[in-house]
Amino acid sequence: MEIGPKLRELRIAKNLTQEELADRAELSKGFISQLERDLTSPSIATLVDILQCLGTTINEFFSEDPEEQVVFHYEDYFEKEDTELLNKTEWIIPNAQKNMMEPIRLTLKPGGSTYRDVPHEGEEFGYVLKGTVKIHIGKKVYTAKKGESFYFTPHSEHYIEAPNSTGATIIWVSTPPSF
DNA sequence: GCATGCACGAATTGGAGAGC
DNA sequence: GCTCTCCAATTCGTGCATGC
Repeated sequence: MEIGPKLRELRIAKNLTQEELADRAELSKGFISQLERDLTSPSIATLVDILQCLGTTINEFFSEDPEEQVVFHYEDYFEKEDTELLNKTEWIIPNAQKNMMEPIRLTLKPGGSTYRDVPHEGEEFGYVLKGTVKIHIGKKVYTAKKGESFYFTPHSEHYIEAPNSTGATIIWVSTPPSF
């Protein structure tokens, strides 16, 4: 990556000469000149000093400022249907495993269920959009119907099922173990 | 495995000089 | 005179070999 032109741009924006910047960063003016022409590369410590003098941080300096996707559309979704367990999982935020939250829309056919998840770190939250679900956490069973929500820490084996009479659709948000 | 010494390259300095 | 570039010299960091 060429940092020289970017450094020069920042220095000029601050109305500083190479000598003034060198004084502030406790470096030589010759070295600043070489840096701006990409004839040499600074150590991390030196770059941090220079950027401090230019009123910025190393994070901002190297940030490419990518456009963050905020709104996700149906075509962004990834879905998987399990004909054995009678459920359909839609990852409504793609690649969310790397985020702090992993939201999915889960549709359970009558008598359908999720797979039995082993205990893990993190937290689980759900909101029932349609129907009724039974939440199995260890040996306990909780019921939540349309408009209700549930929240638990998955320290025991857990899964969700829909009664034989009705199916259900829920929004399910879990946090990965690393969080 | 750890400490020491050595060699080498990269980082940095600071004076000299060129261009405007 | 100010700003910038060039370049030789110095300092620093790292990898490698050697000995304990």
